[in-house]
Parts: sequence; structure tokens; C-alpha cells
Amino acid sequence: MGGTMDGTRQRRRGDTRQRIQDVALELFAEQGYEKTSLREIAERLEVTKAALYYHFKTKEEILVGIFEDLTRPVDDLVAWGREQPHTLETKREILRRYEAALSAAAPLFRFMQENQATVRELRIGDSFKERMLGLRDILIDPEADLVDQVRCASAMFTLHAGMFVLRDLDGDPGEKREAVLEVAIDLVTQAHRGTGRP
Amino acid sequence: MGGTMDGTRQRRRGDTRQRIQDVALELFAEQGYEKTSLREIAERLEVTKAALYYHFKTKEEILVGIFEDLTRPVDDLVAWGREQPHTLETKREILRRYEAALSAAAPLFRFMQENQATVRELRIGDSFKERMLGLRDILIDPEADLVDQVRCASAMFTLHAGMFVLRDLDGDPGEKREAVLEVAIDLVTQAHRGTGRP
Amino acid sequence: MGGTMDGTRQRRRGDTRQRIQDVALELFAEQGYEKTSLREIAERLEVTKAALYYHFKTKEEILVGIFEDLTRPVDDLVAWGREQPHTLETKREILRRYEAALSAAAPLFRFMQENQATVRELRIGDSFKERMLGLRDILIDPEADLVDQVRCASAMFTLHAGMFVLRDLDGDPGEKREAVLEVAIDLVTQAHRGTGRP
Amino acid sequence: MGGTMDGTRQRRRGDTRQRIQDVALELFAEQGYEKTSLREIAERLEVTKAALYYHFKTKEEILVGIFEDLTRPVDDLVAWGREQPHTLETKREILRRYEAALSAAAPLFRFMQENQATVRELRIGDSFKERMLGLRDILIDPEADLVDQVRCASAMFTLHAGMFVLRDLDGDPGEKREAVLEVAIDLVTQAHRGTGRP
DNA sequence: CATGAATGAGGATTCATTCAT
DNA sequence: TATGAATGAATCCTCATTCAT
Repeated sequence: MGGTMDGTRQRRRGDTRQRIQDVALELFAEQGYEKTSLREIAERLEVTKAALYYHFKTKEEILVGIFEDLTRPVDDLVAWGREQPHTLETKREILRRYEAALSAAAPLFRFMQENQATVRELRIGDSFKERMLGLRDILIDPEADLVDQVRCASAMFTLHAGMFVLRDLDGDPGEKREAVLEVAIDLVTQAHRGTGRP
Repeated sequence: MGGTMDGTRQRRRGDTRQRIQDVALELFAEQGYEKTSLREIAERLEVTKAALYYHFKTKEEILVGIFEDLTRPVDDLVAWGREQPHTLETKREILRRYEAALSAAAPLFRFMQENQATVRELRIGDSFKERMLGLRDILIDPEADLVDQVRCASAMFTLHAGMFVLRDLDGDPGEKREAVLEVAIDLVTQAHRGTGRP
Repeated sequence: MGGTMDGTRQRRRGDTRQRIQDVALELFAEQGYEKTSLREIAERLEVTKAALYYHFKTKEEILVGIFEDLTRPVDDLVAWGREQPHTLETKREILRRYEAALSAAAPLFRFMQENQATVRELRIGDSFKERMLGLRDILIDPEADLVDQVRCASAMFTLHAGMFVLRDLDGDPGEKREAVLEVAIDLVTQAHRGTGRP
Repeated sequence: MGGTMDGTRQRRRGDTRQRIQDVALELFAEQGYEKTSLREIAERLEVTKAALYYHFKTKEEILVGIFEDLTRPVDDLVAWGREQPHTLETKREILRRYEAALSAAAPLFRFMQENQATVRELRIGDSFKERMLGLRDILIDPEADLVDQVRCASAMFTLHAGMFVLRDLDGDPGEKREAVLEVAIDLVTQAHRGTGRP
């Protein structure tokens, strides 16, 4: 049952908590939150279900842990954004950084996107919505033309969906990312035309 | 326990199947597919779980039924689109009609969007993906610039997400729909600039 | 697995709910509430655990059901007592009837006595306490001498404990019941001496 | 996290065993034995569950420890009683001393009373029953009238139940204790009338 | 058309206990 | 003296599904 003296066991010491989160995220992203059972997670880690409970109080807490660890960059981004002037360049920079954050934690964000109904009921649902609204408030100017507001929202959707839906489009991943970002930036830029702002 | 002679019961005769689908969709959209139990559906209809099984072979079949009933328009749209020349005007028309189809069956599409992980594992997952790819093939020109391909994809995301995410933006629903459609059409139009096509 | 054509199975139809309560009470009284698992109850009935849940929403509800069925007489007794004048004869009659009620549902009351800590946390705890206080208010005169108040309380304890603790004293059960009742009545009678009341 | 140099931690050294027992008894009495988990005890003491196992071999042993420490007086009482002549005065003295013992270890006896079903299955169940029978043999004369035997038993019930049930009766605790004792002694005294004994 | 009764599989969670350090 | 990490067995409960009536 699992390596004995070859280091496998050794290295497992102390990092079990992390390993649980890794495996859990993998399975959550693959099959969805509800369809992933703690039994499955435990089996893949070659530990017992009870071991999971040593590290996390509930199934939900496992997800919360992952979420908190991985979304800090977005948190910081929102905080940073709030303090910047709402110029076009700020918005572009927001999109660039946001794209980077999404890419860095792609599995989590894929999970969030594909399990919205579930996430909404969970503790993280609110935190997440708040972040989204934070970004929205920075990107969208409430006094702009409605169509331009939609353009900015659309820039976000593009980033979100682009990450995952474009996987089955062929082409170099790096190039695709760049293309997605370009379209998003373009949308925000167009939204700024006509306003007399910088 | 349900009216007797006042018509409530009467009208219920024969349309139970439909009523099941209505309630099911309502709950699926509200709470997600997995978190909605047959018990819940049955209770809300004031029938027994067994009654559901008289009308549908499995829980999944309930969803399949809803899906088939409500996505025929999209099916037809794809079929129609395939026979049209891939001109810009065709694409615009596709977007217009697609937007209309989404609006007409908003709860279902909201459900599909928020339960992607679940839907993927279900029988309807494939049908749905096929339709999506059908639309994509019409909207996206594989020989176009990558950025322009993304623009077309983005037009679809905008339609999808715009439907639901914009609900908490204030403004007249009709106007919002129009704005969303305009942005989508705009994206497709931009994607056509530069190509020497009509 | 249980008789097939000999009537055992037949008779089981329809009375499963009652059979669950019977077996449950038996086990609750024997081993305590917490130490009795639903698995055990189900096994003894040769049904599945899930069958129990068809008839009762929770483990606690099984007990609630038993309790409600079996304590109605005490309920009625309290109601009756409240409308009587607080004379000595009323009190004697209360004790007589209470003793009868306890005997009629001996296993339940034994259970209640031996699982007070558990019962207190359960939904029935309050109902039960209320009944007890109801009886107390009838039996105990708050203006009487403290010692006489204790005498009346003691009459109740005697009835309660007498039922069960005296099981291992030898002698005819009927005679023992009578003796217990006599002591209880005696206590109440003594408590009345000295008061100028009837 | 627990004082460091202020004496709190200091004083804790060495008396952990006692502190475990104190907290355990508190919780056992409050919630019952089964519903009190070692986790809970450990948490309240700000130690780990494993620490409990350093001091006690099992959960049951914690209770055994408490029991042995606190019931020695009753033990002694029984031993003393056995060597006395079975006179009325002896019985009165037994009741007086027993009442004192119960009061001194009220939480434990409250626990025993409210968790009879549990205690019966535990190792201490037998020891306890033995003590009770010891007292009974001293108080009850097997050749006496059945009613008088019940009177003596009732004296014990009164002491037991009086301790706890009378808590919500108002009045000075000291006076209540005296009243309870008086009733108990009275019962035993009455049981002696008619016998030609001293 | 629909129900009442039941099942089998599986869910998350909790517990007392162990043991190397 | 204690802890950190883990286990195995059990818990209550829920679910989709079945079938005789």
C-alpha cells in the first residue's frame, strides 16, 4: 500500500493537506463537485476517508481551502484596481492581470465556471460573486452607453469562456491566450471611444 | 389536497407529463440537477415519486424530455444555417435567431450554463455539444485570423452569458437584450473586416 | 428470510409502521436510545434501513411516534386533573390512574426513566417535562409546608421508580404494584394532615 | 492559548488527570455519556485527544476513575452499615450519611440517575448495583410487610430523585435538603412501626 | 394513471482508538 | 507528557429505482 522506503511515503508526511486539495480539485474539475465523493478522493490518495476529516472539517471546507489559496491573486487585483483611476489603461492592465490569474489557476476557474449552480449554494459563492462585482465596477462605467457597458462585460465573459471553451480549437495555446486577451482588450477599448475620457 | 371540481384537478388530467417537466426545469434551474431530488419534484406536484416513473423512465429522461422539447428551434437553426452561404449577413441572422431561441427557453439555457459539469456527463451533453459545434462551424471561418476566430466565439459567449449575468444590471430587459445582440453582431462584423468576403 | 405463504409475510402488510415502533421500543428500553442503531432495528424486522425511513423521517421520529401513541392517557389524565378541585380524593385518584397509565406503558416509561439525559435533548423532552409539571401542580400545594411538598413529590418518585426498581424484589407483581400505590397514596395523605383542607 | 508564565499553565502541570475528570464529569452530566465525545473533552481542556489516552486507557476508564474517586464514601457507608445492628437508628443514620454523600458528589449521582441505561452496560454498572443492593439490605427487612419494604425503598428513591428533580422548586437549597431527608427518615420510621423491633 | 411499500447502493460525517515521534 | 496524523468501524440519512396492486 504505497511506497515504504522509497521516499513516496516519506515525502507524504506533512503535505497531506496539500495533496488532498490537489486531488480534490482535479476530481472536482473533472466530474463536478457533487459527483465527486470523499471516498473517491481518499482512494486516489490511498488514505481513509477519516484522514480527510483530520485535515478538513467538511467536504465544503476542502473546496473553500482550495478557493482561498488560489483566488488571492484575484483578490489583490480587485484591491489594486479600486485604487487606480478608472482610465482605459487601467482597464487594459486589469484584463491582462486577470487573464494571468485565470491561467495560473485554470483548473479552479474551469471548475467554478462549470459548476455555477453548485458554487452558488456554497460558502464560496458569495466571496466569488463579490470579486466579480468588484471587477465589474472597475471595468464598467455605469454612465456609459448600455452597449458599451455590455462590451465591457463581454470582455470578461470572453476571458472566462475563452480559457476553457477554446481548448478544442486547434492552434498553439500561447497564441490562443494572446488572441483571447486581444479581443477582450479590444472590447474595452471600443467601449471607451466616444467617451471623452482618457 | 388539490381542487376536486373546480377545474384544478380537471385541467391536470393528461398534462401531468408537461407539469412534471415544468416543475423539474424550475427546480433544476434553481438548485442544479444533482441537488434536485425526485422527491422534491413529486412533492411540489403533489404526486408520488412513483408517478414520475409512469411518465419518465429515469430522472435523466425528464431532463432529456425538456431538452428535446425546448432546443428544437436551435436544431432547426443549425440546419438552416448549414444550407446558407457563409456570408456576414447569414452570420448576423444566425445570431439574431439564436438570441431569440435562447430568450424563448431562458430557464433551460440558464440551467445548461450553470450545470455544465453535470450536463457533460449526461446523455444530452453530446447533443448539445454537437449543436454548439454546428453553430461554431457556421460562425467561425477556420481560415480566418486567430483573433477573428476568437471574436466570433466571443459573440456566442456574449449571447450565452449576457442572458443571465446581466440580470442584476439595471435597465429595461428589452433594451439589454438588444444591446447584447448588438455587441455580438458587432464582433462578428469586425471579424469580417479584412477578409475579402461579403 | 421470513415466512412466505404461511401468513407471516401477509400479516406484515400494512402494519410495518407499528412493528417498527414495537421493535424500536423493545431495543430502546433494553440498550438505550443512542446505543440502538437503525441497522439493528431493521435487521430484527428483516427489512432494510431505508424501509424505516419510508415510515419515519428520522430516528427521533420513531421515538416521537411511540411517545405520542403511548402517553396520551397521561395527557388526558393531566387534563382531567386540572379540572378537578384540588382535594385529597382527587390526588388519590390521580395517583391511581397515573399508576395504571405507567403500568400500561411500562416499557416506554422505563425507557424514559433510564434515558433521562438523552430524552432531555430530544423533541419529546419538553412534552414530557410539561406533563410532569402538570401532575406536580395538581399534587403539590405550593402553600403547604415544604416537607409536605416533598412528600407529594416523593409519591411520584415512588410510582416511577417503584415500577422498575422493584422488579428484582421477589413477590407477586400484582401485590407489589398495590404496595407501591399504597405507599404513594399514604404520602399524599400525610401531606394533607394539618392543612385544614378536605 | 493558555497562560505561559502567569501560573495558569504552571498549575496545570501534574494535575491534568484530575482536570480531565472534572471536565468529563461536567460534560457527562450535562449531555450524557454517549453524546459527549473525547474530542469535546479535549477541546475544552485545550489538549489533544491523544493526551487523554496518556492518562486513561479508554473513554470508559475516565468514567471509572471519576466513579471510584467519588463513590468511596458510599462504599465506606455500606461497609459501616453492614456491621451495625439493623435498628431503626442505624437506618436513620444511614440515610443521613447517604444524603451527605449524594450531596457531596451531586454531579456524579445526577449523571448516574440520568444515564441508567448507559451505566448499566458499563463496567461501573455492576459496582454501583452492588452498592445499591448493599444499602437495600440494610434498610429493608425482608421479613417485613411488603408495604413497609416499599416504604424503605421509597426512602432511597426520595433521596435520589429529590436531589435533582427539586432543583426547579423554589426555596432555600439547604432547607430543601433537610425536607427531603426528613421525608426519607419518616418513611423508614413508619416502616418500623408495628415490627416489635427497636 | 397512480400509489404504497420497499430496496440497494451510496452519501457525508463522527467516533474511539493507535502509534511513531 | 504530550502531539500529529491516521484508521476502521459505525452512524444517520438520502437517493434513484422497482413493482405489485
